[in-house]
Order: sequence, then C-alpha cells, then structure tokens
Amino acid sequence: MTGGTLMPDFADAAYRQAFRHTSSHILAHAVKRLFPETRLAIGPAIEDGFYYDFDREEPFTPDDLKKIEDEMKRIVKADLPLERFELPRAEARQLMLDKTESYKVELIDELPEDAVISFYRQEDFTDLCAGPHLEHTGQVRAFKLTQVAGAYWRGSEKNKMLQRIYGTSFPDKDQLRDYLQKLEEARKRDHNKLGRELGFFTTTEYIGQGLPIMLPKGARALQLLQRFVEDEEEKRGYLLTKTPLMAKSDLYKISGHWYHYRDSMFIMGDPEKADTEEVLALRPMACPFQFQAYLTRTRSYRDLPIRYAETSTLFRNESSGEMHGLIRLRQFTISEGHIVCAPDQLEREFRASLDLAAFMLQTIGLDEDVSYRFSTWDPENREKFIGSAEQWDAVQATMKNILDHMGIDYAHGFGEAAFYGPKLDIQIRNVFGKEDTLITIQIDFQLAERFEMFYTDRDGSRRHPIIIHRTSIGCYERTLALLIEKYAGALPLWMAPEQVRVLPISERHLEAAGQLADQLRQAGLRVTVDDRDEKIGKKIREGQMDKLQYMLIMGDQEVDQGTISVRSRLDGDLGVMPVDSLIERLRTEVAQKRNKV
RNA sequence: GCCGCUGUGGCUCAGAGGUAGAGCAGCUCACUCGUAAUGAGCAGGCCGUGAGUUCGAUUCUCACCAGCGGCUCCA
Repeated sequence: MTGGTLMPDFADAAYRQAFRHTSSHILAHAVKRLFPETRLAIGPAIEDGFYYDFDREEPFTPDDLKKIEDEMKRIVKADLPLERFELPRAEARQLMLDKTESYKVELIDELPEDAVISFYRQEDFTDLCAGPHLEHTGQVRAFKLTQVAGAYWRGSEKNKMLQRIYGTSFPDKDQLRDYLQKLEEARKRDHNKLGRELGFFTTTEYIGQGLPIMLPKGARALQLLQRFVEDEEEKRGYLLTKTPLMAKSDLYKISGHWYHYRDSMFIMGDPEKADTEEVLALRPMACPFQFQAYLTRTRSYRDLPIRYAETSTLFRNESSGEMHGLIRLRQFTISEGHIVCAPDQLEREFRASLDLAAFMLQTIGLDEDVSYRFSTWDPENREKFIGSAEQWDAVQATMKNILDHMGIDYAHGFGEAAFYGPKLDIQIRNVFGKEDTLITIQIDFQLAERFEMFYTDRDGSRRHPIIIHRTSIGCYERTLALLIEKYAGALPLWMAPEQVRVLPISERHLEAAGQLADQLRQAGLRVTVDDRDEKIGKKIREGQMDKLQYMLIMGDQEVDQGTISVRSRLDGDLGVMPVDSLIERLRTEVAQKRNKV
C-alpha cells in the first residue's frame, strides 16, 4: 500500500477503505479514457464500495456503464502502479488548471494553509488525493458498477448536479458474488415489495404519492401496535389527548412552524392572507395542540411532570422525490408525546422516555438494529433555529451530560437538531442500508416561552417548564415497514394480522374446521379457515407464502380424536395435540410477545 | 424539488411502427385429497394518462401521473 503501512487484510477497515478508494480511481481513470471531456469531482470509499462524482453534459447510460466496466478491467489487468507525489500549492493548482479540472482547483483552494497537497498517479491519470491507496491497480480483482445517480456538488442543492457512479469491489470474484447475492436476498425483504405482495398496503395514482392505503392486514398490524403503545404509555403515567388535525395559522405562528416549516405544510386557503383572514393548515406536528391542553388552567410545580400522549396523525408536504414506500409519507401517524416538566425533573423524564423507547424496540425485536445520534444545531445556520447561542449551548451541554451519564454510545448529528432544540435520534437502517430516524427524543427550551406556558414554583415564582418531545415507537407506518423487512413479512404472533389458519383436508371436515375456528376465536385468537376445494399441499404452500406462523390441519384423525395437527412456519409439522394445549401454547406466545426470526 | 431508470390483464414477464401473448392468480367443472403447486375448460388488457410525428402508435417524441435507486430535505 502506498502512503500507508497496512497489511493487505480485507477484514481491516483501513485497508478496505484504501482498496475501495483505489477502485474509485480506476473508475475515474476509465471514465477519462472513454469520455475525456468529463470533469472530476470527488470519489471516496463508502461503506460497501465506492463512488465517483463526474460532471459531464451527457448522462451515463447503462450501456456506458458496461463500457466503463470493460475499460476498468483493462486498467486492472495492466496492473498499473499507483505513485504518490506532493506539490507546493501553486504547482498543484497549476497542474489541475492544466488538466481543466475546475472542481479539483476549487478543492485545492479550500485546503488549509499548512496542508500537504498530494496526488496519486497511475499511468497518465492523476488525481488530487490524500490517500492511502493500494500499490497496483491489479489488486482490485473483482468489482461491479451498481448504479448511476444524481448528486449535488458538495451536497448542496444550490450547486450543480453531478453524475455519481456507484460501485463495489473485492479482492476476489467469490466475495463479490457473495456480496451481490446477499444484496439480492435483502431486497426480497424490501417492505415496499413484500408489503404490497402480502397485502399490507397499496397505493393508487388517484390518491397520490406518499398516501398509502392500509389494507386489512396492514391496518390490523398498525392497530395492534397502537393498542400496545397506548396501553404501555398509560401504565407509565401518560395522559391521553385527542387533538384536531388542523388549526388556524395563528397557532403555527406562535410555535414558529409558520416561519420555519411552512414549505412542508398543507395550507388551506391563501397563506398570504393569513394575517387578515382565517387560514387553516393541517398539522405537521401535534406539539402546539398539546400545549393548548396544558394552558387550560394554571399549573403548580406539584402538577409536574405532565406527560401527554397521542396517537397523532400528521401531514407534511414532502417533495415528490422523497416519498418512499411506508418510510416517507405525506400523511403518517406517530406515537407522539410531550412531557412538561421542571428543570430538576428533566434528567429523570429523559431517562424514562429513553427507557420506554428501548422497551418498545425490545418488544418488537428491533433493539439490536438501532444506533443513536445526538443531533445538535448549526450555529452558522441561524435561519433554521430559534433561540440564542447561549441557550443552545446550555441545553446541549445538559443533554450531552444526561447521555454521557447513561453511557449511551452515540454518533454526532451536526445541524440535525429540531428548530427548537437538540434531539437524541434512534436510527435504523432499511434493507438497502439506508438510515432513517425511527424514534426521537427532543429537549425543547423555547416553545414554553413562546406559548406562555408557566408553572408556579415552591417560592411562588412563575417559571417556564421544559418540554420533552418524544415518540415511543416512532412513526407507525415506518415501524411497520421495518418490521416487515426484519421478519420478511412473518410478523411475530402477537401482532400478526392472521394468527392461525385452519386447513380442512376435504369437504367433510369443513364443519369441524369451523367449530375449531370459533373455539380459537373465543380464546382471543385471530383465525381464518381455508375452505377452498383444494388439496392440502396447496393450502400449506400458500399458507407458507402468506407467512403464516401457524396452520392447523383438520382431517378424519383429528375429528375422531378431538385433537389438531399443528404446523408452524419455522419448525414445520409439530404433530397432533389436544386443542387445549394448542390454545395454551398460542396464548403464551402472544402474551410473551415472543419474537422469532 | 434535482439526476437517472421503469410503467403491457390481480402478480411475474414475453413482444413488435400495421392495433397483443405465456405462466401464476380468478371463475366453471371433475377429483374429496394428510404437511410447499390435481387436471380440463372459460374469462380477463383503450399496452399509466394526454398531446405530437406518421397513412397508421401500445411501440418514436414531448408533457403529466405513478413506481424504483440516488441527491437535497426529513419521522
């Protein structure tokens, strides 16, 4: 390896990064050979591969990708050495100017004064690069270009959109093949495909983007999740509210949404006339509504904390390219709650909120799949946030303190805070590896003041409470999406829309099957009967494809003996058992909310 | 919103400048069946929507709608 001393061990992250980084240079080299007019932007290694951003008038077609891959193969086969060299700033700049690489010139100009400016050269291809790299292009034995996508220069939509070519690479063909195969397997779990196939949800062009129809299976699953969340919150001292889905612009003006969030709001009427006429808007968040509940009477420190919870449906006018399956929607429902508390209660309530979230994740089986992100403001971007720097610094320090006390291992989300305060986001990756926020817990030190929310303290003084905005299970639709992916559509029994299906072997067992179904329903189970005139093999096959956890076979033997033959999705034929034992078994599994993958 | 790809019966997909096929699903009939597909027959499509090019378009062009992968934004 040049510019480093790492052993060629692909399991080592640093080596892997150099490997992928060299791969991106090979990609850029091939592109420059085939399309010399292309300008180079940047080309880093990423988690499972690499990309390179190019500026070229013509879009790269799938055909071009093949040609580029072939050219890359030639570069690999030539086993070109990568040479590192350094240049003083002026010469470095001139080199890139000579090559008309304007993006590289821009990068050089922004390097700090004392930066070492290094380049890597393979044959006639030279790229500004800190390295490190592999020694020869021949080491990249297996690679594949996976897709082309648009990406803004320096990640800002104000800049030109470049073309990004993604690829992945490995030391040998077997590893590449395994990786691509795993990717293929993962895609079979894609909730957006599986969820539709299994009949959880659908969309229609007449209703619109980001507005799914929850079909009976999906609706039932959501209902089960909601009941669970609402019951658990009640146990933990939350008070239920049910607030309107819309309000006058006046409410959002106080909260600041009107000024910080308006582009994402559905507004009925002319927003320009909001100062003189009644203009209603669908709510993008329920916080100001619950604050109105708090304001119905004077509050004492003895009343605090007050924990409000609501299964709240929200509306956000997302841009067209942002909607995705059940992950990003224009109308969605979250387990929203606001805890109004005194400063000395903050840590305890924050911990309790996180404990509740952790309990939820554990119960639905996603606890192993999440990561934490501490999202703070960006002092350079004052338009996006309200409040003073002193306030932000203070509350962020408080929050960091709490998180560190709790020993939470978090990443830092710079500039990712809500406009009114910092957050702890619980992040999860979907089947494509894309990260989204599942749960969020936010500390708000602004809105109580704006809404003139007070409590009377021990000494008789009026103080503003602090507010924790939190979700306990997050957005229900998003959670369902991740559950479908996690369990490949086979939801744990307690939240399965159809828990058991009775399969009569022939027509003469229909009556007994119906009676069994009734008996199971009496025991609180969700049961159907496959009463079609089909062979048992076919019914079982379709039951497996429907991802049923349990199928019950009813034939002569069972009718005679008063037993039932049980087939479980995971363990196959469990043999016959008395109906009472079956009911006991299923009820226990439901009561324990058991998760099996 | 931006870049790219896609859009043929419920689903998976063929197809070609002269107005459409297969498998599965559905329906009917026969079979009454023991742990992942019984057989035969029938029916089902303004080829996403609108405009343009053309003697003629589902096939070519454009716009819109919807779906997908990114970017930006975000629960």
